[in-house]
Amino acid sequence: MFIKFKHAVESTLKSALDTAGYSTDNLYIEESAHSDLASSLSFRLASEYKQSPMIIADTIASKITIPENSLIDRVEVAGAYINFFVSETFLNNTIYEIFKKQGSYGAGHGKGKVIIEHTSANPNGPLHVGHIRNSVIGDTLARILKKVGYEVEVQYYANDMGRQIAIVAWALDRFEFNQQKKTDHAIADVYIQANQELRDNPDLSLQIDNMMQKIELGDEEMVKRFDRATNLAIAGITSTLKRMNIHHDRFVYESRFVKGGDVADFLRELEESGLAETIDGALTVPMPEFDKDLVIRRSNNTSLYVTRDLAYHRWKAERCDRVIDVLGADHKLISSQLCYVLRVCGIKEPEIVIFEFVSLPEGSMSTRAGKFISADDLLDQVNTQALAEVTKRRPKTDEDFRKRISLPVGIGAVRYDIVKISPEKATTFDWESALDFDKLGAPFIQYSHARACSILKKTSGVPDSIDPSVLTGEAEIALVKELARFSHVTNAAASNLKPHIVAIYARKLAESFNQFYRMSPVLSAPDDLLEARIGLVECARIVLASVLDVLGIDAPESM
RNA sequence: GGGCUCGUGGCUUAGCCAGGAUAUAGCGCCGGAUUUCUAAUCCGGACGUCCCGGGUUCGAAUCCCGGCGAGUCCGCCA
Repeated sequence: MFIKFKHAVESTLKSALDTAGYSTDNLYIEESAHSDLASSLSFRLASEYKQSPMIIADTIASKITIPENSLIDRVEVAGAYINFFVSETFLNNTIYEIFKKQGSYGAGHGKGKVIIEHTSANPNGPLHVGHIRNSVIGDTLARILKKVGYEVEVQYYANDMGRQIAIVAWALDRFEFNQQKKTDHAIADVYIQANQELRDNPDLSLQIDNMMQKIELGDEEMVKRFDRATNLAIAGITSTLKRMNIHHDRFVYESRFVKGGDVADFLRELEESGLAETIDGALTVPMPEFDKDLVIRRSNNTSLYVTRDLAYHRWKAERCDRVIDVLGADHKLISSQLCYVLRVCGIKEPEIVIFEFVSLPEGSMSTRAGKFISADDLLDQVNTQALAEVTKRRPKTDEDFRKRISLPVGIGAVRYDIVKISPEKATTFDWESALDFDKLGAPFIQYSHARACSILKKTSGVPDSIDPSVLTGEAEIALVKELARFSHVTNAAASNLKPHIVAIYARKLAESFNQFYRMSPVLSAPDDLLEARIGLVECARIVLASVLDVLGIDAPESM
């Protein structure tokens, strides 16, 4: 409804501008603390028309006519600002729309198919607290895009033939594989040992080179060894992701682009078109925009990560309308080189979402060096802490209840803490903050939802529709206005690919609901207000559940 | 050395792309509200050179230039 209000403000302002004889290509409409929407365009017109901005604002405002039943209630001039306020119609329509659309309230006009790739961690160990920043951002984006109407396919691009996997495969023959451990953790153990060994005896790396050659040629024995390594790691990674409500529709193994000939085709086309040339025996794409050219085939004829990635991106581009990649900041250069090649080949480029690194207080993480905190460790500890928190707050409930509630509370807390931070901010992992349940995070939002459910459970039923016009309390109106912003937020998050704005909205919505809860008693409300307030609680419940769903966070009905 | 990103109260952070009204919120700190629809709540208070210096503008946290600091990348690794 907020979007419709904005459109109404735009057209109203535009026609007033025409009537007053001004013209501009930008209406400078912004959200404001002083009104529901404000325009500061009088300032801009002032120099052009050699008039005082206050006079311009007054002139424009005097030409504004608001039709009957408009979403705009009134217009006020404050200094040079023109302030617009929502009408009762706006508030009523918001409630009607939520009742009508229920869980699909907040959908947008996204059209077409999106392939979004996220996580895609190398299968050489478990996911760590850095990888899951990728997973949470990617999964939330996928949910946002679905919410606004896109058909979304989520992919994990699994590197099953790179040098690091060769090292894992080599390590599995050389070191003992711990059968007791979760498979991805056991893979990390042998991988770390292998890297130590390779550091101590650099000559051994010839064995790795040899394996790389064989896998490129499709040597059957070698394919088996690489597959075993990859599958053990991916199985563990998948189960960690499942714990966090994260699902991939498809795992795409990079080896398929070598086996299927896509890589060879792409290389041949690049060579024949003259876009790539052989330098020192290696096929290279000149990159005048960058400091450095890009090697796409080694002098020993093997392909590189970026070569396979090019084939993968062409494959994706042929299968959807938008390609989105969620990548760590270390991929900035290589991904822009990849885009450069795709661009000169006339292939649709991916939209790339970059997130900055998560480090430990003692420095950056490294799977190879064994310096990392695994996602499983984090989830275990957070769940333990969540159980303690539920026990502290609901001591009279049975253990079954406490365990059942602590799970979504813990997972929600982890997801929210990650997604609330803007991706371009580098972060340092901190146990104390990760295990802090007193701050305003997912549990705060889940709690608001549980409160709404609790009220509804005590009523004799939710009405099919209500008369919202009796909801005139300050907190009630503020809550309805917040509910009205939902689709505006999801659409903005989708078009800017910024999931954190949904997280911030969810917190604000929960705050609005809590204020309403405090100020407007529902069950003991006078008869003329009772039904309307129950209806408003139902609307809040619907939108709180929806926004939590978009964030991939479960919404318990009691906690 | 070059590229990219970040720098906002003690700590974490929104706003920056599309410049505007008292700079957002959380943690922590101080004080208040509970015979309740679940207090994982609500209300109030203290805490700021928006890294520094120039510039553009009627107006700069936001745009431009120059510094400083942090992270990251600059492999025929992935």
